Amino acid sequence: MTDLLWEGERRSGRGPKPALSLDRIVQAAIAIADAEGLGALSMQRVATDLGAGTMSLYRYVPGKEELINLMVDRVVGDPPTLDSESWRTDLRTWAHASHDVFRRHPWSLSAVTGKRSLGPNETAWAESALAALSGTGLSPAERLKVVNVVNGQVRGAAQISPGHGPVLNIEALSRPEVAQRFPSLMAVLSSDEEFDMADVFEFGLQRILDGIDALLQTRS
Amino acid sequence: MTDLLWEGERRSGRGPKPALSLDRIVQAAIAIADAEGLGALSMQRVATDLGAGTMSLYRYVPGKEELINLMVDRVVGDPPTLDSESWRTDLRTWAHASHDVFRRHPWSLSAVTGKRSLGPNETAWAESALAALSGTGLSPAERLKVVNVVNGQVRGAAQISPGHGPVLNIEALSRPEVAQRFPSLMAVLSSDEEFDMADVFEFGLQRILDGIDALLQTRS
DNA sequence: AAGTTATTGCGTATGGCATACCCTTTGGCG
DNA sequence: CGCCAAAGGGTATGCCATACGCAATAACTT
Repeated sequence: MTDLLWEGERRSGRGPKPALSLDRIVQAAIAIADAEGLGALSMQRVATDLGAGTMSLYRYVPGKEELINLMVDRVVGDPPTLDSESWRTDLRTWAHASHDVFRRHPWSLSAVTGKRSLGPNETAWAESALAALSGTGLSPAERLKVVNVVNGQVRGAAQISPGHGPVLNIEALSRPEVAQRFPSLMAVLSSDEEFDMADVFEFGLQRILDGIDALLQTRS
Repeated sequence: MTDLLWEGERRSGRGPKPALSLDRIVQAAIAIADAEGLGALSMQRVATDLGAGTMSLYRYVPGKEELINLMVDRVVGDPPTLDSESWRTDLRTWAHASHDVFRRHPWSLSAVTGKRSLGPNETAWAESALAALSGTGLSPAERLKVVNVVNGQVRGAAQISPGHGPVLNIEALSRPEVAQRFPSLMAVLSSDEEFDMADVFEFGLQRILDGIDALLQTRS
């Protein structure tokens, strides 16, 4: 039944000594995805990197989908410790820590979109963000919604990070008859203002925290 | 040259009458993705549905990746008209319209994550959101950052929509020794409060708009 | 000590996939 | 009326996930 994610590897002593381990497989898979992206991840590739036959992997992992879930939960790791006594500081720490994960492992963003099962580490992250809001007087459902806004910002910022997100078609935009249809956009592009990606994230995060704060103010 | 997205179909009169068209192909592909998800989308499948040979598609589209870009830009369509005189109302309208697209075509969320090229429609959406902020006194870079926060919320909410996002492992969470590690989460799950998904989106959106408003207040 | 059996590694086979190549057919233009 | 650009699409290649089965292994049983 159930879940390698939650149960971990369980093998009873009978039979030959296993040459691999779930851990080694997951780690090798992560190394591939880190270096060459999810597109380069195949069972054959993982097996080759481990010096094993492709089908041997299936003695440890039921399939690729489950492997990716394991990779995500591994890469996500433990949530940061939040002990600042201030929900705002805690939530900010949480958001930055989560953002860091996506920056270090850009493939995880794609791995995390779509239907899938949450692992223990990811569940622990949810727990820690919710716990940070326990002193705020927000209702349980509100706390969840707050966590979701913050989480949206984390992923939103990760999604547009340079080299891993959408790019404007500069060639088309450089033709005047095209450019003229997007005046506000051109204004942004031609503004001299320096554009720091890290700041995109922090700016949005602060707006969100301000918005949450405003809600709390109306209640106190 | 380059981009079908921006140039559209161009074929010169010579040769046999084309049996298909870029439009019909994109539409058929969207129908498949809508009905069965991106996973069911293959060139062979699209061709079969159109009663054509697989390779014929390549007379119209350079490859699958470009096809998906075309699907996205088609599905995204024109941005809503924003004429309320209030940036807040406009941004809310924009956000809901965008959210609707993802609700109607859940596959588009995955299609939109990762490196890719923006089409004219998507660019027009960016333009329209930026234009809505023109009267606010925000700097060009700030306007872009604001749009990004809102966009993050749209996608964040779409990402957790039921049936298309992460699901908690209820089985694991129902074991006491596991549940006890996630007290705040359990509090949310066991709260009787009704939980409306549409409200997750609207709640977060309002917090964000409040936060933007707060910034504007400090400047006026 | 010998047999039993669960378990492992993994070769092979299957069926799907994107797409390169190339041949045949078509029909507007010269 | 013939030329040739462009369309249809069959075939081939090489990758992929994964089902199945077999031989080797080693703990447990007797």
